[in-house]
Amino acid sequence: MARVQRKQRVWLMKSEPDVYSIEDLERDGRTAWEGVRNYQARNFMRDEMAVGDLVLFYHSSSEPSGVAGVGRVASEAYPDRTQFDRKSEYHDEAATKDEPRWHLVDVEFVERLPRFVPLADLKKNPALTGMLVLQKGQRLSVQPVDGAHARVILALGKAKSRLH
DNA sequence: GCCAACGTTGGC
DNA sequence: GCCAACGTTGGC
Repeated sequence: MARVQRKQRVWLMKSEPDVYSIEDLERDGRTAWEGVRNYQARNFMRDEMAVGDLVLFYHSSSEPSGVAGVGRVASEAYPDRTQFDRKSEYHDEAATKDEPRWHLVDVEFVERLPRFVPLADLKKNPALTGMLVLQKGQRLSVQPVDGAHARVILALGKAKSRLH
């Protein structure tokens, strides 16, 4: 069966480094992106991500916040197991195995940025005007990033990874 | 710790 | 279907 050719997309995924940081991903190599409980963020993972898409790993609620590294989408979407786990803070009693409500993808480690790119630097860069993450009140934890914006950020962080 | 912005819930 | 109340996110 022929595969549909598909351009690599780029996503920004937020995580509080106290909870799960780029260092944790480096150690683990790969992780299930558990705990997303926002429909729009879920829809991006479930409906739009493809294996091989690039991920900008963003540290939120930290000092400073900003892009810390790069990952890659490593699986198709599948149900988030924590929704079924009564002991989990992410438990959702409305979710059933037959009708799971929350889906996730695996993300694998690519690299830590040699230079962390703080939010303040994103804000003051004219080439990044219009980025979702810079918009006031915007708090989606999974969001698409323009390829052009991603290239600028990777350059700011002096990443080895490249978009192709 | 504050609070603006936003998403969700539930009464009506 | 409206919308007030509430909970959460996340920068500052």
